[in-house]
Amino acid sequence: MATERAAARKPSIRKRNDEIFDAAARVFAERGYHGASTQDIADLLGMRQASLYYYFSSKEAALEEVCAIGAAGFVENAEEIAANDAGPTEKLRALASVHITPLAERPDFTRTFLNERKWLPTESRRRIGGMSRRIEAIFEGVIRAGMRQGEFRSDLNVRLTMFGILGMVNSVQIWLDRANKTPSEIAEYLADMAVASVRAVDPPEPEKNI
Amino acid sequence: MATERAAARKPSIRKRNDEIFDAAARVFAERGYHGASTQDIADLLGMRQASLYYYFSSKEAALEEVCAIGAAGFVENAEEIAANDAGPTEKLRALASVHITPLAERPDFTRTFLNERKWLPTESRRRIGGMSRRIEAIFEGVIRAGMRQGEFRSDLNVRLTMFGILGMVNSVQIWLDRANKTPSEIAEYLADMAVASVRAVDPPEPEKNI
DNA sequence: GGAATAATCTATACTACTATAGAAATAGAT
DNA sequence: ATCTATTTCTATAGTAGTATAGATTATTCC
Repeated sequence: MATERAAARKPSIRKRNDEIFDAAARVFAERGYHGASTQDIADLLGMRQASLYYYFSSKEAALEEVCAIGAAGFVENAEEIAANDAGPTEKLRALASVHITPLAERPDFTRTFLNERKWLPTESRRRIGGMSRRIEAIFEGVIRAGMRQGEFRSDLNVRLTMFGILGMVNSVQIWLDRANKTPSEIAEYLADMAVASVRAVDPPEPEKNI
Repeated sequence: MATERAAARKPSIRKRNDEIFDAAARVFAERGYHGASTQDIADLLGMRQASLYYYFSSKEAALEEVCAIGAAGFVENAEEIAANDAGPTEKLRALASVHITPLAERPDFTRTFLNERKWLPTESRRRIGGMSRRIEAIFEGVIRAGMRQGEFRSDLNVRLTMFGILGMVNSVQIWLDRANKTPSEIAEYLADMAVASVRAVDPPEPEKNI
């Protein structure tokens, strides 16, 4: 039993910490960073407002932490897909599709990342911004590959295409609740739209072996 | 001269009023509704904070006014296109394209409408929400028409398609400054993406006369 | 030029929010 | 059983924000 307790200690600390930031994420997502008070977060946890400062040093620090968790959800998924050996069409489809998952599963963190990171002070905004640029770069890489390999139209503007597709999939956070579709239905549908918007019009020469 | 003054009076009142709401829009767009103080607005105008209340009855009322102006820019453009007699493909292209115009020309108002209207109290949020739904309905109407007439794929989900395309064009407000393209280049490009994402794959039978 | 209207000002009540300091309570380790 | 580290608490300083009341200045009209 002593060993069990010992084993449980670290995870339990971890767990309380998670509860704090879950609550912060929820309040930030629902009321916006400036509309959220540390009192709101404390209320959700049933603790005193001042006690929160045991877990973070400032409201801004809490925002950065929540944003970092939110961004990580996107980055990890995207990195994994970028690394596999599927073709550009399938990679783009997968990128767009898995981008929906964090939006559906951790909406408080991802919405805070997407909508509230702009209120971070310069330093932390730069750190979080780096994760955004990583995601953008992965999309751009796949688009470029698709053009090179002839699966996508050759007259695409890589940057605008990336912005357009990311804008489309990110918008899910706004209307997910009104769509009356499951997250995976939405993911598949938007992934198809993304692919349709870039694919070459003339038949893409299936499986070229040189 | 008396007549000139008289003629100038109403417009001048109008003008000052516009300055007030221009400043409010700017501050709301830059700092977010909750991050914006009436003091910030007054500073921009070089007037005292309390004097603003001569022009609006509360900060919330100012937000509703700014949002209404922002939404109107979208609605008017969309209504006009919906009413003309172009085909669905051209209508969708035009809808997506002109949607960019207000985002580029009145960014403070449109960004406030898009990002801050959610903080309005229930009553005014409903009023502004009506304008959003009008825009959505116009997009849906054109998508439906395109399916009916065979220009668009017949397996589209009207609602998801509308959400996807609107999400894409609305996202311009976030990245316009980073795109290094003119608003009209962006407008044309995204309009093409939108059309590409819905067009029928098999040749769309040009000009059917029955 | 003087009355009436419009626009802005001063002063302030009231409320709310962040963050710090230090005390109290809780729980784990020996 | 007690020591120690962790966690939460009370109390509060300090700041900032919205909105109202009523005085004051500027403008228009005759």
